[in-house]
Amino acid sequence: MPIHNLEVAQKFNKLANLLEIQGANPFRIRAYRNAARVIDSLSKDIADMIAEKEDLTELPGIGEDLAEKIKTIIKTGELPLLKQVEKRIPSVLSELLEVEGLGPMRVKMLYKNLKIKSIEDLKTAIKKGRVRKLAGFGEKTEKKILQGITHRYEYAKRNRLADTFSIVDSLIRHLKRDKTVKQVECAGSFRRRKETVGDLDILATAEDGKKTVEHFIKFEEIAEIISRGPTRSTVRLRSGIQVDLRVVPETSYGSALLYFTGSKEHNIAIRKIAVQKKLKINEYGVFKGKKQIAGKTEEDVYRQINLPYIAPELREDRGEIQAAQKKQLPQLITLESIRGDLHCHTSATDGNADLAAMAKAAEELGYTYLAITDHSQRMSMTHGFDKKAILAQIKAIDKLNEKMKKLVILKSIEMDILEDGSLDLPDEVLKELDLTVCSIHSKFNLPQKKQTERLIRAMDNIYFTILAHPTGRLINQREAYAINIEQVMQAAKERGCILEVNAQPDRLDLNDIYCKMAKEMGIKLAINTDAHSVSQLDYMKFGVFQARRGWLEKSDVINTLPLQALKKLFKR
DNA sequence: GCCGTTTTCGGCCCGACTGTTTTCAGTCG
Repeated sequence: MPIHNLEVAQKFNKLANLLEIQGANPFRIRAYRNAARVIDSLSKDIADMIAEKEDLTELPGIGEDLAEKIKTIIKTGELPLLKQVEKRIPSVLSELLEVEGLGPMRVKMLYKNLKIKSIEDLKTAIKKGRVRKLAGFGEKTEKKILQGITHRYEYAKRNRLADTFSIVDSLIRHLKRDKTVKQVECAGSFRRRKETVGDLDILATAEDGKKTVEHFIKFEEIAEIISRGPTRSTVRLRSGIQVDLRVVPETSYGSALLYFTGSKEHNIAIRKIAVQKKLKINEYGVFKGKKQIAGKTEEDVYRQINLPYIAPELREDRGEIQAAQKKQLPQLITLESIRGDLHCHTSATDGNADLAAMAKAAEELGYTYLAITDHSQRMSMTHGFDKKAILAQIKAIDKLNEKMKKLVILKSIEMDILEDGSLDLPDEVLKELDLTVCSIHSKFNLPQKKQTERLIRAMDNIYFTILAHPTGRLINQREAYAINIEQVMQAAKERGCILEVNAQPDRLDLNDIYCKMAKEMGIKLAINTDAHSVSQLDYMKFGVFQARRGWLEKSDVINTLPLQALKKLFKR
């Protein structure tokens, strides 16, 4: 049974939590958390790295000790130190740290004095009024903890990025109604375009922060005001989303934006560089001694530590700072460079607009090509195409293409990959198409080896062009099916197959880490909407966001090419 | 526990708000 990166990361995180409750050296705790994060965002299985005798201490934040611990976990599935610590601090205490308002000190107090181990214990103790009697606790703290327990279940899920766009829009419009507010922007993971967003972090500049906060808390969607001070406030909206507002003077806007955009890890890394240069960076600016020397724009702040501007999507401390120092940052792809969409459906199968409507909409977006990719026969519930139906659609497209002025409709199909890796329609039909978009819609639970072989065998077919939603995951709903992603990518590279970045808000598949991995392996990608309606063609921006987070440039993405160059790529 | 243009020891990012205190610890981002 192979041990996955996630499990190694979870063990380190748990150990960090327990050590924190125990009162260990905070920097040692940070080292474990940092290692967990680094391992979790690796594009490669750490077990494979060990098998290939790679030096784990080359990884940032991994030294001799942690490298040994990782090897032990991979070999035995256990972390002896964690077992040892669990003897003194029950493992379940880790879960108490997830409650809003509870940190390591309070969890320790609750355990030592009241023997509280679980959330259930905690609820009972609060009901009996025992918690408020502890030193440092009071009635209000008790109430807050109780609320934290409720919120833990209600608001545990992070929101899909696309779902937060309209909320952010109404928040910003509300703040702008206050005429003393000058600049407003939503920072945080929203600005980094992370596929899911937890809290919303709003930054504003104004002369009088107190007045701005007063205006902010009048926002009609607010359910609860959690805190309010002269420069910041935290509220919870009726939708459950927490919003943090921060107000700073204009001279600090850049450094505050940087700080509030994060990621936390990116901030720590750049503040460290500042310390080396005898400077201090905080949300108010860059300081030399007590004197502010920069802070109005993000560019100013980066310049002070000899770095070029780093796009928000890259700010994860996953190598962007090192790349910036070497002047090797990618020129990230933009929405404007997309020339067409290579995956969409019509009402002939499960879409809700017909061929002409989809083509017209794509033309209005300024596209020069659009591939129509209705389902194949295996997808019977969508009225998937058999041989006769696809030949009829080819005819219809030929006819419509004669009338189109600026747009060429490409003939294609979303071909089901069957359990044995064969394709759902014979080659004699596939050769009539410009390209194929192939994907898995059944048998998600095959063992990893079989699922990997299934995909590779499908790619053996010379009419296979694009692997659509390559991992099959659905955000907050379904895990990816088990495949060896490195082997699949290697096979795609050898056969000249393209991988998709599917822009549907609940797919965003490939994810950011796999995008970067594909790019590093020299594989080309296509960003497609998989639109089932005219309006869904606008999902393209979400695909581009994910691609940017995956360091993709225009040259990595095939649907930035002019039609002639694109067609050459389709020929294998 | 990691790390090194202050290099094998001694540092490790920085500040706001709340509640329980009566000057600050704890938590959060």
